[in-house]
Amino acid sequence: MSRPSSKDTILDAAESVVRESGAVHMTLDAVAERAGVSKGGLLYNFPTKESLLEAMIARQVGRCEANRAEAEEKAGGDPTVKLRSYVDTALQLEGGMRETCAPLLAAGANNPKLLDPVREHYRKLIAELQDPAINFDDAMVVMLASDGLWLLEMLQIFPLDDAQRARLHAKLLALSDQTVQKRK
Amino acid sequence: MSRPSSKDTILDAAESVVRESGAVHMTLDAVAERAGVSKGGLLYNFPTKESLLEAMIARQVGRCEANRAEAEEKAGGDPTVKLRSYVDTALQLEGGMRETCAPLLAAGANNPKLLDPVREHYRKLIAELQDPAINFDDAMVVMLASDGLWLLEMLQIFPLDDAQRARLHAKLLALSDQTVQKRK
DNA sequence: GAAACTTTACCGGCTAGACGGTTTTCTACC
DNA sequence: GGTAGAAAACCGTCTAGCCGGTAAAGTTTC
Repeated sequence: MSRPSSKDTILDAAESVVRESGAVHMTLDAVAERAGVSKGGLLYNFPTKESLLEAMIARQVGRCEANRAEAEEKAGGDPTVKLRSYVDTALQLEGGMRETCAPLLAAGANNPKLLDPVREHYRKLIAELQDPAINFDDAMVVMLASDGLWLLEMLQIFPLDDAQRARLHAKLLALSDQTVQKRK
Repeated sequence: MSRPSSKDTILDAAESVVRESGAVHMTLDAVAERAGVSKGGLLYNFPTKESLLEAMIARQVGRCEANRAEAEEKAGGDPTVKLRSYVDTALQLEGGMRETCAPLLAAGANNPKLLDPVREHYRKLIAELQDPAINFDDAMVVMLASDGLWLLEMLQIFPLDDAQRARLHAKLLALSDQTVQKRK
C-alpha cells in the first residue's frame, strides 16, 4: 500500500459516475477519467469491471454496518437495539444515497454474485435476531417492512411526504420494541 | 388487427430471452430471432428497445392486477381482502416469475420511466387502502413487509425454507385481518 | 535493478437503430 | 366480384459508435 488511497480514489470516482449516469453507463473510461487515472491504471487496481462493482457494493454495505455499529454502541445491550438500528439505517437515505444505491441494486439484480456482501450482511443480522428474548417472526416483519420501504423509495415508486414518513418510522420503531415482550 | 397477436408473440419471446440471459443481454436481434420475426419487424412493433421494456413491465403489472382482481372477486366486499390479496400476490413467485422479474427490476432501477406502470399500480392500491374501516399505517406495514420479502427473494438474498416462509405468510395474513379492527 | 505502478495505443466484438425494399392486407371503385 | 392502388406489416443489411480488455513501453520506489 505505497499509494494508500489509489483504490479509494477510484471507488469515489466510480460512485460519482454512477450517481450521474447509472451503473449501466458507468464505463471504465469514464471512471478512469474522473479518477484522474488512465484506463490501464484503473484496470491494474480492478482487473475487471465486475471486480470494481463488487468493491463498490462491499463499500456501501460496509457503510451501513458502520452506521449500525455506531447506533448499537450508543445504546448498550438492549436486544431490540439491533432491530431499531436496522430500521433507522434502512430509512435514512441521505446525501445521494439513492442515486448511488439504485444503480448498484440494478447491477446486483443482473449479476447475483455482486450481492454476496449483502447476503453476508443479512446472514449476520438474522443470526443476531435469533435471540430468545426476541419474537423472531415479529422481528422479521419489521425488518422486511423496512426493506420494502427502502426499495420503494429507492425506485421512487411513491414519494411519502415527511409526515407520513415520520409516522411510519415511528410505527416501525414501536413494533421493534414490541418484539421483545411478546415471547410466547 | 389482422394479425392480432404479433405484439404478444414478441413480448413472449422477449420474456423468454430475459429469463435466460437477463435484461442486459436482451438484444433486439435475440428477441427478433426468438419471436420468429425479423429485426425490422420487431422495430416496427416496438420502435425502440425502451418501448419494448416498458411494454414488458406493463404486462407483468397487468398480470398482478388480474391476480388480485380474481382474488377479490372470490371474496366479496371485506375491506381486508385487498390487503390479503396483495400479500398473496407478492408472495407467490411461481413459474419463472423470479427470473423474469429480477431483470425487469434491474432495468427499472436504471431507467425510472420504465416503472411508470408500477407507480400507477401502487397509486391505485394506496387509494383503495384509504378506507375508514382500515388502519392505514398498519396496512402499510403489511404491504411494505410483503414487498420487502418479495425483494429479498427476488435478489436471492436469503432462501427461506418452506416452513419459515409459510409462517411468515400466515403472519402477514393475520396482520392483514387485524388492520380492520384496530381503528383508534 | 527489480517490482510495483502507470501510461498510451490499440483491437475485436457487440448492438441499437436506420434504411430501402418486399409482401400482405385493406379499401374503393367500376 | 374483380382489379387497382394505398396502407400496413415486415424483411435483411449496413453502420457508426461504444466498450471491455490487452499489450508493450515507460516511470517511480525501494
